[in-house]
Formats: sequence, C-alpha cells, structure tokens
Amino acid sequence: MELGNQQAFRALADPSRRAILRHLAEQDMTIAEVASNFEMTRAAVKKHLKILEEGKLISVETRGRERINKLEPMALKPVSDWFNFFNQFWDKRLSALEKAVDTHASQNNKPTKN
Amino acid sequence: MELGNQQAFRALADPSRRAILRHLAEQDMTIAEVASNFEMTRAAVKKHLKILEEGKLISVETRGRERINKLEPMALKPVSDWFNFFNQFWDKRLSALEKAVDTHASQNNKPTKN
DNA sequence: TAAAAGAGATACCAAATGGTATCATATATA
DNA sequence: TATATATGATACCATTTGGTATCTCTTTTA
Repeated sequence: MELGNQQAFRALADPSRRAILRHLAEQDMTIAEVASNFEMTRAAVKKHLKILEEGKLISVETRGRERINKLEPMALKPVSDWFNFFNQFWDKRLSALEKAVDTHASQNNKPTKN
Repeated sequence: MELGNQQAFRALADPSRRAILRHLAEQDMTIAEVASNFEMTRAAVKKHLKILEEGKLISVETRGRERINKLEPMALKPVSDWFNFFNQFWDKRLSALEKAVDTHASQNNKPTKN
C-alpha cells in the first residue's frame, strides 16, 4: 500500500543528499567529483550515494574504474505525487488548472492570480 | 539558503508520521485519538507529533486538558516547491501551465494533454 | 473532594545514521 | 611493469532515532 516509496523519502531527509541531487541535476558525476563539492570524505559521499541509489533517485554506470552517478528524476515523481494529496488544502489553483486542461475547459473560472 | 525547510523534510522521512498527517487531514485529533490509529504507545505518538510540530507541519491547540493537533498544510508547500525544481526533468507540462497563468498568457501555447 | 482522564517529563534501550580512518582491489598510465 | 587513480570494504565512533516504561501534573467529573 505504502504510497510514495519509503526509501526515497528517507534519502531526501538529509540535506547533503538533497544537495547532491541538485549537483547531479547539472551533470553526471563520479564519486570523487561529487565529493569535491562537499567538505566530507569521499567515503561519506559514497554512503550518501548508496542511499540515494537505494531510493532509486540516482543510477550508477560503471565506466572503467569510474562510477558515473546519474540523476533519475522520475523517481521523484511518486514522492511529489504524495504531496499532491494535500493540494486540496493549500492550493486549489493548480489542481483546478490541471482539471481545466485535462477537460479542455475554457478560462471562465480563471483562478485568482498569486 | 537551505531550500524547503529541513525540519519538514526530516519529519516526512518517517512513514508513521506521514500516516499521521493523512489522518489529521481527515480531522483534528487529540494525541490519544491519533494514537488509537496506531499500534504504538501514546508516548511514541507524542514524539512523532513533536517532530511534526517542529517541522511546522501541524499546530497544537491546548483545550482544557486536551491537545488538539491540527494539520498545517501550508508547511508542505515549500517542500513541494523543492520538488518543482525537478519538474524540468520529468514533467514540463505543469511548470509551463504555472507560467501561463502567472503571465495571463492565452491558451495559444497549450501544453500537450497528458 | 476524590478519582479518572489526558497529557508532560524522564530515563532508558536497541538500532540506525552520518561520519572518519584504514586497507584492499581494480584500472589507467608513465 | 611499476605507480598513480578511482573506488570498494571494513571497522569503528558519537549522535540521533524510534520505541517503551514509569512517574508527575493538570483538568474533568462522579
């Protein structure tokens, strides 16, 4: 039943790991390259990468002696979807919009700006 | 700098706490009421509620000897916004829509359905 | 007012977490 | 081939985490 992938939620709980994801959004990186952006040992970074991998938030491609870490953005979608449950509470605007687009409704019930 | 509220991310990392939020989305509850939905002691639930409160995901109103726990859905927005950074990778549709609404653009560049 | 109910506060515990240091292995490269 | 590079694998450590049990405090209520 468990919505949204627990391992992904867990991986996202740590600020260093979220920062790593932002870096990997820019470009694929080896472990050492990722580590160069942090004041942590390479071993610590590798642990974070492992947890990100367990959450399927990144994938790893071995190339020679290097491991290329690559963002897997689709894995974030189920997590993001978990939040959408709460859209009903904090922002009816977007969900109304989605519905409008999906049904090709006109802009009569235009949401209030901002 | 820290985007998206670390305390909220931390609070959301635990499945029990996410379940509590879903329950509180239905209705406000006392600690005992929340606890009745779980196979945990009331003390354990109270700890979870404390962490949710630290992440500002819930607020607490003391009423007599009871503490009414109430969902604060707005606190989820910054977290959800953090994910929107990654929209560019997995879903250009919604972000395009947001922009269209914010700028009052017409439906000329209507995003592809689904 | 005495008893029950709801919650707060500690103290404690096992396991997970985030980190380091060290040694081993595999792969390029001079 | 010898050496430097990139990573893997352990072992270890302090702190946090998720949980229980117990005792106290406050507020209802019989």
